[in-house]
Amino acid sequence: MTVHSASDRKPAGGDKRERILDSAERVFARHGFYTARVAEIAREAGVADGTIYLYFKSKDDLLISLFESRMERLNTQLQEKVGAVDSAPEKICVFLNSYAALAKQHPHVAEVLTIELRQSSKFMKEYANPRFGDFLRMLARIVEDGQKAGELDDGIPALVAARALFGAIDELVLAWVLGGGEKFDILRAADQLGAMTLRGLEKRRQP
Amino acid sequence: MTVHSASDRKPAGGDKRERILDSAERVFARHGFYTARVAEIAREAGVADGTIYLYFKSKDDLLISLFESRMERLNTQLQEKVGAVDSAPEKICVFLNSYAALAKQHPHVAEVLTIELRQSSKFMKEYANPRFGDFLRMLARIVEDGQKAGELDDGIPALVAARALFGAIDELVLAWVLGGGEKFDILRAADQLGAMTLRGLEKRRQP
Amino acid sequence: MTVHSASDRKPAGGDKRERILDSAERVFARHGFYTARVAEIAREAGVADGTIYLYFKSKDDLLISLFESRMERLNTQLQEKVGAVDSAPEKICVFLNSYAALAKQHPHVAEVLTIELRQSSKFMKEYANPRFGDFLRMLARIVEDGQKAGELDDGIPALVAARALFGAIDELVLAWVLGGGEKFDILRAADQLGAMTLRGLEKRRQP
Amino acid sequence: MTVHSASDRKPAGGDKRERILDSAERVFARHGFYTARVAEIAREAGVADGTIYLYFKSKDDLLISLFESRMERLNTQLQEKVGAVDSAPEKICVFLNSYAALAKQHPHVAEVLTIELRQSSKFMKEYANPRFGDFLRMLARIVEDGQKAGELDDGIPALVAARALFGAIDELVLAWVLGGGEKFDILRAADQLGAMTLRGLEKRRQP
DNA sequence: TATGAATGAGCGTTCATTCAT
DNA sequence: GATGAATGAACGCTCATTCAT
Repeated sequence: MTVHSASDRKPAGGDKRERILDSAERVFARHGFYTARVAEIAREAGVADGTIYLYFKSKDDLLISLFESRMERLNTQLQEKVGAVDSAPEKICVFLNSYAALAKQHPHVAEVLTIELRQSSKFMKEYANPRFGDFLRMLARIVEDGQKAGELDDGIPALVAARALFGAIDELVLAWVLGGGEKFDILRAADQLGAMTLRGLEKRRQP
Repeated sequence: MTVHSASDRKPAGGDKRERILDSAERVFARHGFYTARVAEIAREAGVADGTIYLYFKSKDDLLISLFESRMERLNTQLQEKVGAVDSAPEKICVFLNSYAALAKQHPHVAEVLTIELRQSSKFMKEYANPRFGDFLRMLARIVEDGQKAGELDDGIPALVAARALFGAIDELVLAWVLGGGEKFDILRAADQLGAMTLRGLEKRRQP
Repeated sequence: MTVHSASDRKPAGGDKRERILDSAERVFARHGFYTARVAEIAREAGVADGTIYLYFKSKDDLLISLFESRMERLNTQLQEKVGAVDSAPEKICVFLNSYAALAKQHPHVAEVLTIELRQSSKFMKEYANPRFGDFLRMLARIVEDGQKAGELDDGIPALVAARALFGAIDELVLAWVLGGGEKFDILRAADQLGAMTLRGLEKRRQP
Repeated sequence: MTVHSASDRKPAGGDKRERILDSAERVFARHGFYTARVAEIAREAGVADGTIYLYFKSKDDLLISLFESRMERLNTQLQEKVGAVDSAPEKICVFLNSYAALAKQHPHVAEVLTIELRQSSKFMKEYANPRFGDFLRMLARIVEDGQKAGELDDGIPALVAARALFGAIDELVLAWVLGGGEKFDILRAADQLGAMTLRGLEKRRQP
């Protein structure tokens, strides 16, 4: 432990908000948004029902805030990993692998993001979901830069490639999560997806 | 009374069941499963609320039945299209393109399958979803056969490739549906995905 | 029992609405609008909680509907009584006496109308309360006609006199109701109010 | 520091109690008792929510205390005005006029007293409301003394006349307050009510 | 005294499901 | 079979009140 800083004085407030988010993460992963009970989130967070409404406007807002929080963390971590390598192909592999690794590390987050994100039209249509936009643009940017640098084929629009890549890795993560993490090795699958995507599934003719 | 054929046995009934499924398709697409009201489905189907329970055990059962019905149709149509070409690479392209074409033709179905299928753990965990298994196995079989025939690279397990491919095309369809079908051409995107998957995103160094 | 008429077939619908209104009348009188529980109204009406919402949009709507219903009946009955006499002074006496008599007959109604009508700004400000307007205009019309006919002094605007008269008799009814009907004779008080209003409280100096 | 008088003992406290009452007066007038939020009263008083409970036992107690405070002031002021004239008829006119004038001066008070006083049975039945009793007795005493002095007709019990008079002027004030003070002149109306009450609404037949 | 974050009991309302007709 | 009025369990949210600081 380090010396206590001023920010230790009122950890309660920030702490409580985090505890509620953590609890919501688990409960939404367990039951899904609609089936989840606010009372259960409160109980697991160790706060009263009403306390949740001191930090979040509504159950909807709680889910949205959870998205924002986790996507922000995800984006930061991916950005970091991806920034450590140079070529576009490498970046793509690192991206896929890191996404899988983070999902493996936080299976509840993966479950919520993967399932609830698509969830109801309510969130997909009425809520802009800016962090997911950032996420997709980050991936599209990698592809676009690689195309401009001549590293990647430009026969496919960067955003389409990014969407498809996300869909592919996300589906793998979903299958892994729903299988309880025991059906296959998600990290290896991510590598295999990277290889397939970059070098192609079709066997090259020519010896 | 005239001679009754098998399909004549429950003409009114069968008709009503279909009308309810059609209505559910639209309403689930419009509102999402949890936000959808059984009464609205009944109204649009032109039947009384209670009538729905003569054909389906519950709202859950209605969604499941809708899945079964639409996935069955989807599988049949894909099977047909895919059976018309010979090589694995061709089959994959046809598969992707047909999936996109069917989604374009039935956007409500696409919306329901894409969003609600992943929906709540309720359905992903408690309901086996056999038709979706058939769907995935069909795609995995194509890959597997191609690998055995030496047409496709076998560096990736067939089921992993199938999952990834499904995730990719499904995500493209989702983006297309949520964009109101106006953001891009889903058929072209499916072709681009096919090319990328088969030949690889990475630019080939010297032939 | 009489022979069943056609209207006996579905007495349930209209019957139920009336039963809910009757129950609301008692419960609102007993607890006041805000303290009254919808569940208690349902219980006393012999229906399920949800049934109330088949006939009324909300608890607010239930109170408003109760106002409309009872004021309408009140207006009709007053109109009838007042129409039976000719001169304005007589009409005023009959009006006051009938109002008191009806309150005596339906003390719950009197309590609700007298207390809850003024209740919260919610109803006095946001809800126009057209029947109460009718009520007041009926009384004002009596005064106005009497003034035009030279029967009544026109030193006071008819609407002001009507408001004051209503306030006076209503306050007497309120005191009577809150006293459990045992503190004094409300019918006699109504007569005394009539006499005072018409002939004046001030003792006439010798003619 | 200056010499402390008795009222200096709890200057902050007393000040805060008054500020809370003033705020409650406005907020209750604005929203009605039940719809009013304790937090809003605290905010407008410039104190913390909890502080209110240092001065008042509950929200109910706050309303009761407000009644007591305002009725006490009202009674004192009316007493003063009424004491300045001699005859019963004059006292009655002054009473009505002063009541109207005070309502005009403090419309929030008028609104709270007029509406909330009748409010819920909770207050009319469980709370004796001694100050209102004083108020009524003051008016009844005027009438009674006038009757004994031969100035007023004794065909109506003093308390009934007092109730009716209060109801009349109170209703006029209510109408005036709810009309935003713009529909008519409440002072003139009070005078007209005084004249009508004393000399009678009925036109005298020939002298 | 004063604060205001935290509490948790309480309730209006919804809606999937039932069943008498 | 078909209806749709009726049911009642369930839950998100509010807000008066408390109490550790």
